[in-house]
Amino acid sequence: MAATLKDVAALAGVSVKTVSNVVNGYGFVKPENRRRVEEALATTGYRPHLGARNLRRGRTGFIALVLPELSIPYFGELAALVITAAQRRGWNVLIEQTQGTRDRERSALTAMGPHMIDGAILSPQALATEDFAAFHREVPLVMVGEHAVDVPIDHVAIDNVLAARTAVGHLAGIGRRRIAAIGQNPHRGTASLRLEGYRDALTEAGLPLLDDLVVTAMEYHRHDGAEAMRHLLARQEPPDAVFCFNDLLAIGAMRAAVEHGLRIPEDLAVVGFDNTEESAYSIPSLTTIAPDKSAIAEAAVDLISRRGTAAAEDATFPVQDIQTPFTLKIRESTVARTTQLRRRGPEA
Amino acid sequence: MAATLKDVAALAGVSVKTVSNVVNGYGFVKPENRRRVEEALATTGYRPHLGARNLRRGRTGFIALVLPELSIPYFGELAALVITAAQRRGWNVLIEQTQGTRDRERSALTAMGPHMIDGAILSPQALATEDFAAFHREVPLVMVGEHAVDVPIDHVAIDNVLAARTAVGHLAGIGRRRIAAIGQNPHRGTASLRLEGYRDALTEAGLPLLDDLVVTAMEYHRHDGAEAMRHLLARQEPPDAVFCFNDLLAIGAMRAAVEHGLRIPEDLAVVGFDNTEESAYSIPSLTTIAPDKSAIAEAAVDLISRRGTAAAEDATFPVQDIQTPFTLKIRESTVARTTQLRRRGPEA
DNA sequence: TTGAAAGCGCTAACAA
DNA sequence: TTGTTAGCGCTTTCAA
Repeated sequence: MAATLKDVAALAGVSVKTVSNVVNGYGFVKPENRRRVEEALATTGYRPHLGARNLRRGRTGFIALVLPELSIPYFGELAALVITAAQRRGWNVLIEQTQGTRDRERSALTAMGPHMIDGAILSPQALATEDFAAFHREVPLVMVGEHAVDVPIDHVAIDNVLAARTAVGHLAGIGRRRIAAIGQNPHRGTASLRLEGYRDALTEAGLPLLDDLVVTAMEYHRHDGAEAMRHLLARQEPPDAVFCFNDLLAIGAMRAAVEHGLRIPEDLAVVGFDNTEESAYSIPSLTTIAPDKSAIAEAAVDLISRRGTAAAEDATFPVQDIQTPFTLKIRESTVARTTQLRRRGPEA
Repeated sequence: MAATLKDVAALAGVSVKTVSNVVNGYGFVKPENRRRVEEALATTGYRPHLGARNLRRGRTGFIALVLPELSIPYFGELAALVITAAQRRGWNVLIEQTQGTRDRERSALTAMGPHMIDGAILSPQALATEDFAAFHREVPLVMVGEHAVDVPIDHVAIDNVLAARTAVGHLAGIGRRRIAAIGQNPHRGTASLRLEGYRDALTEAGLPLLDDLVVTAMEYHRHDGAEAMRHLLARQEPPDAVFCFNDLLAIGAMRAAVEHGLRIPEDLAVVGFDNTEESAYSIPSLTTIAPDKSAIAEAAVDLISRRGTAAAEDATFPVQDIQTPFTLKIRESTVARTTQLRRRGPEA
């Protein structure tokens, strides 16, 4: 059996308080006692029971990370970074997968319960404003990506409008005239923002806005991108470029285009969004918006931490809306590599 | 403040025991009392404090999943499935990332502590036999993939030798004569097994074993595959096929080959291992060994569960070594698609 | 500086 | 059928 504080105290011939003091580095302990306690600690191989400690301290040591699914590369990469950031602050991360359904997103919020976690980071897909009513105020909450407009909740994201405008501006800049967009979705706030940026860029470039070239995607998987692309290719006048609202859609779109016999980027230029690791190695490699994922993870965990502290101090700490930086990675799907192809691998 | 059992009892005018009975569905409760308790439960919005419950029950409600990194597609996909399987048995999953280093793998085992978790599933990369000494027997442990030979620990994996033999047999079957292998690694048991299968297949096909065509990879990222491929292409007589020990290596290898001006599969056929989602959409799509990841996740969680129960019953439950099924997905990287290219997307 | 003891929220043995 | 109560392992007040 694992040793308890009591066992250690008995072995060292002191009280549990003394052992606790040694373990936690509190107060002054008589050198002789300290020595004996440390010895007892070593021989018993004592390890504190975190559950009991947290029960007593009224903190749990956990934060929840609520996301659609870990097997989606963007979320896998984000989760890896969140876990690392959380660990630095002494938190373990509980991951809850929702498949992006409203039901499961809501139940994740309630099921975790306030006892279970010190805070939650969520990347919702379908959650509506009213769903927050029940949960809000129990523990610090921060939204990553999507933003529930009407609820005062901390939020971390890149400037989606600007990012989309940058991506589409790049396509216009390399001379594309019929630029399509894949990923419109009435239920996703970020989709509207990206669409807005797309439109801004077209207008800026003096290109017409053709509704025909905007394709909706209910889900953002590779499959959906391929399907959307096939629709576009069936048009009378197909596009000469396409801006996809995430990398998976772009990968699927490229696949469908190539199956259709098109050359990328000559016949069709493609831009993605997320800069998942996959995008740097795809053939052709994918031009994409690269959000600073570390910055997102760091900011989210930091907000949980600060709001937790702020609550304790009863300070009023205004709702935060943090914008993290991004860049545009220009790769082969928009600008063919001619020379130097043989010598260099894709940039990271 | 969140309501406790006591609050509910007070409100309903009964004892905590009665409330507990209702909450846990134990025993018989007088209908009248049940009604009042349920009402009190609803008005207070009572939610059990899982930490306290587990402290009392002597279980933690957590299992650990120790893996190199969540951003690696195979592990992201596996983690998604493990979490789902664990949830069905009432467990939350704590993910520990080790970057595949022995140090962090070891510390994951000890840091989690026996109090924190009811069991652990690990997918080690560098852990040595002696590292298990300290941890073993504290909680149920199951290894996924790599296998520590000398330690009696439950293990779940596919038949790596057979899988590799199948993959390489396929390459020989389509007429390839100079079949290379990327991924040899003295520290990985699975690498040796896959190499063994590779050799078996060559022998079976009457092909010579050329040491020249076996390339070591310390890491299994896309980058390493590209680098290994460049080495192979620098050989006097380059290979006409390559078997990569995972999909990422294969993706990298394809990239390097294409940059070198080769056509896949005409000049070079490529086979991967893992069937990550990416492999079905890469261009060309990747022929790969497809382990049944659900079966792996399910078996691993099941073993934790059974061994936990077995310990309680003091039954002797022999160490398990479970082999899960796999298939070979034949795709464009070995067999060019000629017709029907236009109509169908890649199969899943 | 250390000890005794209460109590975090819950479960379960025992009593009523 | 329900109530009382001890105690899971820990922290922490209060007293010594």
